[in-house]
Amino acid sequence: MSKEGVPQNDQQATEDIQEQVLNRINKLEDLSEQGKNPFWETTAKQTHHSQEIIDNLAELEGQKVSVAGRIMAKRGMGKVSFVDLADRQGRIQIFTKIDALEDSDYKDWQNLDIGDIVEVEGTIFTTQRGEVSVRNQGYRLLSKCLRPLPEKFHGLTDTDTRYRKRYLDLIVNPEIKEVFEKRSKIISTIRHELEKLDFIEVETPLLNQIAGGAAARPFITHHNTLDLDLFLRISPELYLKRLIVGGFERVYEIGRNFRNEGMSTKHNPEFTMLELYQAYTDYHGMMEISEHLISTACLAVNDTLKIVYDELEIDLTPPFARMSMIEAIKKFTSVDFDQIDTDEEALAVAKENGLLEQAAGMVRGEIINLFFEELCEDKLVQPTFIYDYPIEVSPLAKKKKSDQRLTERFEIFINGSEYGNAYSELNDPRDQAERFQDQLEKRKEGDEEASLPDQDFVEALEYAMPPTGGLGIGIDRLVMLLTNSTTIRDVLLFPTMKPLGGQSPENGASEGE
RNA sequence: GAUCCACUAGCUCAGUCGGUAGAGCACUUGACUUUUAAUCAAGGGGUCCGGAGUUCGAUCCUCCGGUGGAUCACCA
Repeated sequence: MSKEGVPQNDQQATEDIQEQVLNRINKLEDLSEQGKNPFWETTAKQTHHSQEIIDNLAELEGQKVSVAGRIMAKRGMGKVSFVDLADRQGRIQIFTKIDALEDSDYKDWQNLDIGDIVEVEGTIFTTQRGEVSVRNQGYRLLSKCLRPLPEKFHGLTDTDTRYRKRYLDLIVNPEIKEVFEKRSKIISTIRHELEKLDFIEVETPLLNQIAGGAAARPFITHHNTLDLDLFLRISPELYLKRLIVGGFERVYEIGRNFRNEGMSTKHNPEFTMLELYQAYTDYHGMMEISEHLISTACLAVNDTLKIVYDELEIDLTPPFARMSMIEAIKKFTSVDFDQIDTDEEALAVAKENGLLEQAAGMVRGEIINLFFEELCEDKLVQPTFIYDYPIEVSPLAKKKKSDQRLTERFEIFINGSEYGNAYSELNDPRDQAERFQDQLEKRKEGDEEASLPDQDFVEALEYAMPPTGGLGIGIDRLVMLLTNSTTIRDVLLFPTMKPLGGQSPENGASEGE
C-alpha cells in the first residue's frame, strides 16, 4: 500500500520517533545489513502449541518440537535466558543457554525485543522451578515488533485504546479472546441447530431502496453508476418473507443491520441479527425455537443453563415463562386493560400511574405498550415471553382472531432487556397495505422511524404467503448475556468509535448533516 | 442530546495548597548458567488531551473544545 491515498492523521505525521521505537528500528537495520531481515521470512514450523505441550508433558518431555509465537517477556540471567512465548493457546517458556547456540545467534537472541515473533526449535523439559519449557536449539526471527508493547503486568486498561487498537488489546489481554471465541461458538451453534431443523441460510441485500422491516432511521449511501441513493438495511425481514412466498419454507439469515441512532452500552450502529422464517407455524412455534436456540447456545459456551449476568442469577432452562402483555401489566400494576376499552379510559389510568406526559395523544394500544415498557419490562429478570402486542406497535404481525386490537407477537425479555421479537407473520396483503398506510400517516406526523410502504412486498403477499412464524434475535445482546459482558463494545471486535481529534478523516465521504 | 467523572513518560499510576514533574514496568549500559511481575547497579525518556482566560508565573484555578466511561433519553 502506497503512502499516497492513505489518510495520515496529523498526530502520526508529526509524531517524534520515540527512543524505544528507534532502538528497535536500529536493531532491524543491523539485522538487514547482515542479511537477516525477518520480513523476508515467509513460513514457520509450528509442530505444537503452548497449552498442548503443557497438557501432554508426559509424552512430550524430551521430544523435539517447533513452536512459533510472540515474545511476551524476557528474563536474562547472563549465560542463560528465559522468554515467554505466546501463541493462540497461551504461553510457553523458552529456555536458552549460551552454549546451545552459535555465538552470534545467542547475541542476536539477547537482542530480541518483547513483541517480536519467532520460531523456536528444541526439546521439552521442566525447569527446577517446575516450568515446562522448550530448550532453544535453534530459532528464527519471523517478524520484528517496532513499537513497545503495553506493560506486562497491568496490560492495557484504557477502554478507549482497547477498542480503537483491538489488536493490541488482544495481544496483551488475551483472555478477551474467550469472549470472541464464545461469540463464534454461539453463532456456529445456532447455524448448526437451524440446519438440523432443515432451515437454509440465505443472504439478502444490505443495500435497500426502501429500508423496511423495522422502525429506525437508516444510513444513506449512493450508487454512482445508477446515480441512486440507497439505504443500508435496518432489517432483512421483508426480503426473507418474499423467500417464504417463493416457497423456501424455512430460511434464516445471520447478518448485519444498520440503524442510524444513538449509541449506548446496548447499541452499536451496526449490529448482528438472526432472523428466521418458518412456513406453516405461528408465534408459538417461534417460542419453541427461541428457547431451543438460546438454551443450546448457552450450553455450548457455558456447559450450564444457570448463568450469572451482572451479578444476577439467570436460568435459561426451557420452557421460558409465558405471559401476555396485558397479564404482565395486571401483575405489576394491577391495571387490567381487558376491562378498559376506550382511549379515554386508557388515558385516565395512565394519568393515575404517572404516565400522563408520555401517554399524551396516544390511543389505547399505544398506552398498553407504554405501561408495559415503563412499568413492567425491567421487572422481567428470568427469561419470559411477553405475547400479544397491540396492533398499533406491530405493523408486520398478524391480528389475533379473538381480539383484533392485538397481534400474535412476542418479545423475549431477560434481565429487563429485549432479546428477541417474533410474530405470526401478517400474510393478508390488504391488511398489510393498510398497516403501511397507518405507518405513512405517522411518518407524516413527524415520526421519522415509522415504516415506509413497500409496494413490492405487498405485491409479493398478493401471490399468497403461507401462514408463517418469524423470529429475530439480537446476536450481540445474546453474546453479552452468555459471556457476562455489560457493554456491547466488549462483544464487538471493532465497535464504532468517534474519530480522534474531533475531525472526520479525509476518507472522501460526503459531508453529512 | 443532557448530567457527572476521567485524560500526567510506550504502559499502569502518583503528584504539584499555582513556582513547567515522579514511581513501577518497558528502554539503554554493566553484573549474573534454571528464572518467572527474576534480581542488583547506573542512565535516557514528558506539548502533564487541545485552545483561550486569570496570574509575575498554569499541568494544577476559570471558560471553550476533544475523546472515553457511567447514568438518563431513543432504540435491538
